[in-house]
Amino acid sequence: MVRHSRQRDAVLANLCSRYDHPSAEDIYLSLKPEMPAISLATVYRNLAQLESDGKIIRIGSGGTARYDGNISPHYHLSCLQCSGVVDVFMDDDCGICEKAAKVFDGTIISHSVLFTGYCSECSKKRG
Amino acid sequence: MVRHSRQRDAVLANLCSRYDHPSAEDIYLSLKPEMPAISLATVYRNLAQLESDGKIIRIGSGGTARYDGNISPHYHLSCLQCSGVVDVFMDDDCGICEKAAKVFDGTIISHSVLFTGYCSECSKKRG
DNA sequence: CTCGGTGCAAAATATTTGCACATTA
DNA sequence: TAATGTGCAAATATTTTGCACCGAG
Repeated sequence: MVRHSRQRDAVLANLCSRYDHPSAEDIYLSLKPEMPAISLATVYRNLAQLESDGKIIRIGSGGTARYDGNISPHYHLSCLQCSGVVDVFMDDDCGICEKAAKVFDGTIISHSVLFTGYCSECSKKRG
Repeated sequence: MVRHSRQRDAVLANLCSRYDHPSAEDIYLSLKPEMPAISLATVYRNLAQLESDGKIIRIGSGGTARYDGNISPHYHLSCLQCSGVVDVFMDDDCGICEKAAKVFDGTIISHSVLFTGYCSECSKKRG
């Protein structure tokens, strides 16, 4: 049985209100002012819970895990210059799961795509 | 200037000879018998070097990084049951980079796809 | 000979866990 | 009140770094 908790609500609300795909620590630091007693362990525990409930997405962008409160299907790009992760929305996902299902001898449930390159701002700076 | 080293050759050879997408420590343990003095730090340093040389691929499958010596374009699936990572070869990548380039206001260099589901063996076991 | 590479140990990160206490249903 | 959640500190990974020595070119 999953109960309500102020901390979990706060973690989810914080994540859904921002678009920078924060790490657990980013969220922790962001919540600290309004909730001084919250601990990093609680943030980790709640992120894991929310993820397994399908309410948030974990982006395994290499080292530190980052999270996304937007669970509508979309992809991400990890910027080689600023190390940020930005959204890539595609109207058409190319039916990639269906195509993979035809050639893969197992069960495909979902997929994630991580592009590598430069985000809009860094792209402009680089000319 | 990059020099030759027995250790780097061994790391690359080990990675290319297996298809289980090992972690740095897996490789370290696998090399230990034939090269008792090798250190885990050296494996990490060489994996980073080989990756930036484009000779191997790092798979950010969540927590621990895993590596792949097969640099031909292909995708991966992370098995929810056995936690293994297996290859998913697709003849047609759906032109996903091109499609993304049309809607994304930045620069896309490459992409990786990680499917989630059950590998062939675990799929069969689950019926 | 001169740098890059290595091994080792220690440091830096990132995440998880045990436990006593607080909180929710 | 029964069970889940929390805070704190300690334990676990996981990966990186400083440094003296080794080895390839």
